[in-house]
Amino acid sequence: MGLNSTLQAIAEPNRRKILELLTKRNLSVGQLAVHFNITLPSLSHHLSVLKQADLVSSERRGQEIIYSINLSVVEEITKYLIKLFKK
Amino acid sequence: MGLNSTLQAIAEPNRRKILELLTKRNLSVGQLAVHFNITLPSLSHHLSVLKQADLVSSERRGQEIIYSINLSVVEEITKYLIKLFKK
DNA sequence: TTAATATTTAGATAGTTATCTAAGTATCTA
DNA sequence: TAGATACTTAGATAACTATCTAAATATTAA
Repeated sequence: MGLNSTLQAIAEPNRRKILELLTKRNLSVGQLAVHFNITLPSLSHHLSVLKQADLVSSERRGQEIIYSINLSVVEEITKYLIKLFKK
Repeated sequence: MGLNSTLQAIAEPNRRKILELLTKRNLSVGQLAVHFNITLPSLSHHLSVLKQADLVSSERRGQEIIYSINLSVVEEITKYLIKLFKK
């Protein structure tokens, strides 16, 4: 939902770490969880923020939910910044 | 002071607007103020956040304080994002 | 259909922050 | 040096958010 929610989303370190992990491969919530020292509900909250910002997508596979990064939106922010510093 | 404070700084719309205005020309606080509907102390607060993130610099000129954008730091964020979405 | 596994939702709380008014500091001018 | 102008700092408050525990939902397996 726009540049604002995107930038707000990536302003949080745990959420950036999620994105960095998802650049390597798609991961379930449980697979993500082992990399963090926060509870599952907290992780779920961050995933929800990233999802609302359209930075990630999710898909259920059996009991698990697999998250993947939406690189086109990352690219969008990048373009905004490039525009900013090229003026 | 690092990527985190930089991203936190640009996550706020008024602060992005400040940066956008400063890409066109260096401006005093008063000159910036006419573009916003917040009080001078609030604007000053945002400038302070941007300054701590090293996104802007300031220099006194008589009674005025002139702010300028620090593009090298904007470029740093951009590089981080490019790296992120190129993986 | 009951139990186990995986994840989300609800509700509470503590910490952060954007905003304001009031007061302070710095510079210039008369 | 007194007053005006430009800006910042201090202190208070309301809104937001990251976190937690407890409970709910969805899927699979026994």
